[in-house]
Amino acid sequence: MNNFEERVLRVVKTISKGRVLTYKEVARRAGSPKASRAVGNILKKNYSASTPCHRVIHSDGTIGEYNRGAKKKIMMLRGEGVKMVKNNNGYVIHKAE
DNA sequence: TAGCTGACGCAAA
DNA sequence: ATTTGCGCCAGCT
Repeated sequence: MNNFEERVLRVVKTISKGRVLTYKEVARRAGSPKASRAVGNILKKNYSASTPCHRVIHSDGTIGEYNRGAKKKIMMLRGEGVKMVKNNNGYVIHKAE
């Protein structure tokens, strides 16, 4: 439970439907603001649908990678009502500037 | 045990 | 504003 992995998973499970959280935020909540990379590694290792790992995105608003493929991740987010816009590079979370 | 990799982030050019 | 490089933490080989 005290493991970083457990904490990260716990935080991700906290994310509500239609809401997204950045790796940075997750890492910060987990207690290691600089461990954004480690967070990604853990999420990738966790294939359980119990954890909405698809709701974790980059701090820039970009979708990032996903164990099932970024495409799938985008589709899932869209299905949850997350507004996104198509960019030259792919999809990004619709965010007011 | 030591080194490399990676679902990232930020700073500098 | 965009592109490139470096840093960071935890896990895996």
